[in-house]
This record gives sequence, C-alpha cells and structure tokens, in this order.
Amino acid sequence: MSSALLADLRARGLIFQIAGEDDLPGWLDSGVRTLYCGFDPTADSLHIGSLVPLLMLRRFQLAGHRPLALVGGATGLIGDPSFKARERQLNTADVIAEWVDKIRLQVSRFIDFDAGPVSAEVVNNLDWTRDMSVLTFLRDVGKHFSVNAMIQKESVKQRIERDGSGISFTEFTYMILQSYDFAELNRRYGCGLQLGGSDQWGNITGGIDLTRRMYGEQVFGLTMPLITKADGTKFGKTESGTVWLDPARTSPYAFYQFWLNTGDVDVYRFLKYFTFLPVADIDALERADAERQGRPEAQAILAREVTLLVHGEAGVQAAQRITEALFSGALEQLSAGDLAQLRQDGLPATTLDPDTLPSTLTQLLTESGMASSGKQVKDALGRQAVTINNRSLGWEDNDRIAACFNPELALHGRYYVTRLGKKKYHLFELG
RNA sequence: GGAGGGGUUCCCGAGUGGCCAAAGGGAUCAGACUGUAAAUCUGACGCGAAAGCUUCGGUGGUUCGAAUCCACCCCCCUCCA
Repeated sequence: MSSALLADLRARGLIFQIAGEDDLPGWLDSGVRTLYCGFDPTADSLHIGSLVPLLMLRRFQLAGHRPLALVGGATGLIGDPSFKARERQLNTADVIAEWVDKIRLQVSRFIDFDAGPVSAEVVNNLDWTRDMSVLTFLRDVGKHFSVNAMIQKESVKQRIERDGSGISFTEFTYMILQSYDFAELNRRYGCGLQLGGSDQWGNITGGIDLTRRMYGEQVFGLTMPLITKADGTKFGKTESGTVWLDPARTSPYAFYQFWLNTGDVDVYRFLKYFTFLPVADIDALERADAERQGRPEAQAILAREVTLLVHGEAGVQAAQRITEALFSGALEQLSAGDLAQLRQDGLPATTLDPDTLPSTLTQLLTESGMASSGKQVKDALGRQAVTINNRSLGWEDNDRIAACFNPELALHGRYYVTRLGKKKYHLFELG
C-alpha cells in the first residue's frame, strides 16, 4: 500500500530526493509509520509555498501513516540560512510565540487529529530546546557535528564562499537545531521520516546522521521539488505580493483568482502537486483540453480544488460568486444583496463619504489600494482602462470625480463596481 | 588592531563634478492580440493632477552646481594579526 504511495508521489513529480531510498518502501509497507515536516514561523501566516509539504503530510496520512506537524518555535528564533542570500533579521521571542500560535491553527486544517492510530499531532520544538543548557547542547549534540562537514553543505556554501555576505554563528547553528528535532522526535514518537522542500536536504540529512549517532536508528528523508513556473518567474507571488493561506491576508476570492490565472504550461503539473485528483484523471483532462478549441478547463478545476482545501466549500462559493459576477460583466443583474455579499466575501471595497471625496481619481484609486501610484492610474485612464459600473473613463475624468460617482450612476443607489485594467476590481459604496 | 574591496531607485547592475530622477537587464503595471493564458509588440515604471518636491549608507564640508570631490561616522565582505 505504501509503495503505492511512493509510486503515486513519483508520478506527481513530488519526489526530489530520498535519503535511504532502498529501505524506505519496505519500512513504509511494514506498518503505521510516524513522519514529520517542520514549518518555521517567519510570519503570522503560512503562504502557498508551504502548501506542498502540508498536503504531503495529508497524503501520507491518507496512506495510513501518522503525520506530525512541527511548528518551529525554536528554529524560528534562529532563522534558516539554507540557500538564503543574506542573514535575516531576528524577531523577538514574543512575536515568534504569537506566530507559532497562528501557524499551529493553520497547519491543523490539513491533517486529521481524530484518526485512531494515524491521528496527527502538532509539536513545537521549543518544548525540547527551551530548557536545554548551552553546555548540554554543545556536549551532547554539538559534538556529533563536524564543522568541516557543515561548511561543505551546499545550502550554506554560498554564504561561506560568496563575497558580500557572510553567515553568523547563529544561523550556522540552525542545522544542528533542526537535526536535533529529528533525533528528538525519533526518541519521543518513533518518528522515522522527515519531509521538506528540496532546500531542506542538508538539514534533513543532518538529522538523519544525528539520529543514527545518538540512538543508532536508521531514519529517512524525502524532499519535494521547488515549485517553479515555466516562464522562470517566482511561483507564489502576484502584483499584490505573497499569496497567503490566511483569508485575512489573501481573501478566498484573490486566492481563487491566483490559481485561475495559472498558465497552460504549468497547470497540469500544479494539479498534480496541489490536488488529490488521481494522476490518470489529470492526464485525461490534459488530453481533453488539448483537443478543445480555446480556453482549457484545467485552471478552473485547479482553482476550485485548492481553494476548497484551504478555504473550504464556503470559500469556494464566495470566490466563484464574485468571479462570475465581475467577469461576466453583467453588473446590472446583481441585486443589492449580491453586492453587499461580494463585499463580505472578500472583494476589495471602500466606503465613500460623498462630502469628503478626494479631488482626483488618481488619489482615490491609489488610496483605496487599486493602484500603487497615481502614475499607474494616469496611464490606465489614458488608455480607457478604468471603468465604473462598466462606464469607461478617460484622463479628462480625473478631476471630475463627483460626476463619476454621481448617485444616479450608482447601482442600487449606492454601489460602484470599479475596474482598473482587466482584472483589478474594487467596490465603492456610498456611506 | 592592520591592509584591501564595497554600500546607487523593488532586485541585479552602470554611472566617477553639470547633458542624472540617474544607462541596461529583470520584476511589476497598463494597452493591442487572446482564453481573466503563453509568446510578441507598445507605453509606464521615486512622489505629485500640475507647479513642483524628495533620492544614490549617514552627517557635515568644498563648489555657481555633487551619486560623483573632501572629512568624519555607520554597516558589509576578503585577507592578515
């Protein structure tokens, strides 16, 4: 059964490297195994970069194993230098503790805590490092590490060799801390497999070595590939920044839109990475899309599936409702209730006070967050790329803001659906 | 502590007294073409509606004029002790 899991993961392209490759299938097949993946609190929310590992834990759980999600209350205090170009700024312990709590909750929605012998658990590495003394650490843990080997690790090599940026002892030590996590989880839970992104290879093998040295146990490591886009730009970023899992940071609508905008070249690969749809189905979809004229179906399925995983059915409903209303262009068909709902569902919105309107559109649209500078608005206006309730505006309308928001033009007397470019929507509502 | 190299607009990276709001590339935004795609082409890209205002690690100084010269300071890197 578990060998089947590995085969599926391989078919999905989710396996980058395996440590202990020959013995891993047998180990997995011979019973319920405990595995873990760590998530460091570098912000108060995870972003979609953590999605692959989170779903990975779930894949293992569905295959009959027990996942541990480690939240790095301790490692988050230090900062992982792996493949980072420069030293990072430390955050205070209070801040990290706060983030740990939030991330613990976030992580929890992806794994099942009530699944009998394979029930998941969230652990925090601060629990076993907080009270450890420096001397104990140096004597019992540090002694197992060779600095000669550590500086050879690819993940820190650049930092050690490269001109213009070095590495502090603090960050250099990160690997030892994470390695100790693996050993400790092995001791406490019998945990025998660590998952991580491909950038974690060095840290994972460090943990494997330490576990062997401290407890004589053979443990395994598995890394997932870095998610890339075919055009070479960074995955997981949009014009408005990182795509977060927290709906307060990235609304389900924005989240849905992110996936809907996936390029054709990437979408089938992403379906394999980010959904639980069978590989055969995804391949069939790809063939069907190839024969179809025009727009493929894959993006809509991807957007639906991933939004469902992260934001639930209600999130999908909201996202689709907004998408349909806006992109069909049939604004006049929306009832007042629909518009109020859109706002509640996460469509960016601003309440306008007719008496204190700014004097220009550039100002209003910048302040509302639709554009990052007046120049952009100016450019868009000059190209007829701004519309209010489907009425196109030009540069000459910039200072005729009262006319643009004339109550007679409002939907249901108070709503203005404003669009900048093809995809950026904002709802203005008279207060 | 000593010697050397370096800190430029989101990123990389030119610029070494005026023609510099600062080349070029990337990223980003908008338009055309489309399928809310890709590729391509076009425009924008410090802030500002404009007048104009504020930038080149920091603070002072030289000069009619400084990212460019000088002084001091801060930070980073390399080598030596």
